Amino acid sequence: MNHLFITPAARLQPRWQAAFPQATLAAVAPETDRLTPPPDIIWIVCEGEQQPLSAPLLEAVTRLSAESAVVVLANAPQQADALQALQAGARGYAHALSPVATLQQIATVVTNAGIWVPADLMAQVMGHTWQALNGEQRLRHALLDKLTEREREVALAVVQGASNKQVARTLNITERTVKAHLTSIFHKLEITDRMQLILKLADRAVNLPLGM
Amino acid sequence: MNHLFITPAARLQPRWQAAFPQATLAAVAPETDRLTPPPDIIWIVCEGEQQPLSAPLLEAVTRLSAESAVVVLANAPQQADALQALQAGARGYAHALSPVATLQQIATVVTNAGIWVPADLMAQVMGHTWQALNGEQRLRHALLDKLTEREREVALAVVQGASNKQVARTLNITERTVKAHLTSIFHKLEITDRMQLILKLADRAVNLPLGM
DNA sequence: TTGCTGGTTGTACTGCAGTCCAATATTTAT
DNA sequence: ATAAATATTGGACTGCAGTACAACCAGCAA
Repeated sequence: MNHLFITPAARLQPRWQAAFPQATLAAVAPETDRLTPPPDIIWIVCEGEQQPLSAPLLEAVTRLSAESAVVVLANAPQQADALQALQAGARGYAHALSPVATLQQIATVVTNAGIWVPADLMAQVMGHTWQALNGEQRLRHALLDKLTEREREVALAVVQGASNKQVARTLNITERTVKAHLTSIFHKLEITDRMQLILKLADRAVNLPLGM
Repeated sequence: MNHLFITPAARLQPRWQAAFPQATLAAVAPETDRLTPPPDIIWIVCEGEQQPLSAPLLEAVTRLSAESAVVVLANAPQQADALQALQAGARGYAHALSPVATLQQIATVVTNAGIWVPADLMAQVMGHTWQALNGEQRLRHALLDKLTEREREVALAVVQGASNKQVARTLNITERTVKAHLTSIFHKLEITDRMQLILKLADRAVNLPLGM
């Protein structure tokens, strides 16, 4: 197994040395075609505190991940960085101070077509999708189930931004009929206008908290 | 290493026996405090076809995951079930017929504070979160950045369903002024009315494809 | 048969949304 | 210092949204 550590530090950390005795070291990311043979795993170490994953490092991940499995080691792990790294092609993201056993574990997983992700990130991401897939979608279904077939068609059209006239044309009915259906919809869902309908179905709380 | 399999079956499958010769078996989930010491890994086996992850099993996952690492093995794996299991605290989810090597691999990952997730689920989930965190949120920011401070305030209020009159009251300006800001907003974002504003900012494509 | 639900349409009315044409004051950039 | 951008408001106008009050028809259950 062929390991290459990329880090500005002068020497390999004892931890890494212990995990992979035959590991080599480089100060900066080398050209891809210079590596013959390409290492099995390239470990890229982020030292920074604020912005661990700098642009050049991200670029290195993208470039190197074509030939080798890339794992990013961060001194100050951040979930946003992890996602960015994985998006760029990294096969793993972990704390730089992970114990030897974990490092070896990561190596095994990564070389076996696996992806190694920190548990907390995984939990958050999983929770997120679970919410997205179930929470909101089930809510929407519960609401739509209160409506008749025709009302559902009208509601779905309106929720996509259609005007009464447009809905009328696509459903081949009068604008007046569309209004009738809408009035019924509003009553059933206990709302007052199409804007609230959009906010209920297209919903998802317009949150701009930024960052994760 | 201490393994406990929970399954309605009378005996351990040969596969499991081979992977963990010292594994024990239980028909139902035991009380947590009866287990001294708690097993390192508890494998919960789902036999059902339609609804593999029944409510009592989920409850067992939640309860047992406090003491031991819990891995759910499904005869008919489903992504929704996997999400639910992980949400409940499971540390892994895999096919019940996974080969011996994989089972052992799972055991190692799970005992090293890792989480084992099927590759396809991982791919879908990662893509989803990335979209949610970057794609849309950055889009929203890009849009909001085109607006002036005051316009942003108006836009954010409108996007939450406020009428012009309401916005006027909360910002202490005339309804006429709100209209002026809105006209400017519409031009800048190249839209025609407040509904499209909601769909652009609250966005997220009202998709009801159902199922995963 | 009768009653109920769902789908359809009509007329008339109220009110909000959005635009056009201005106008004024403040701030910022050149 | 002059121009440009931003914030503010007025009046008048068009048009869509939504409601009230009704009416007709088809299918279905009691």
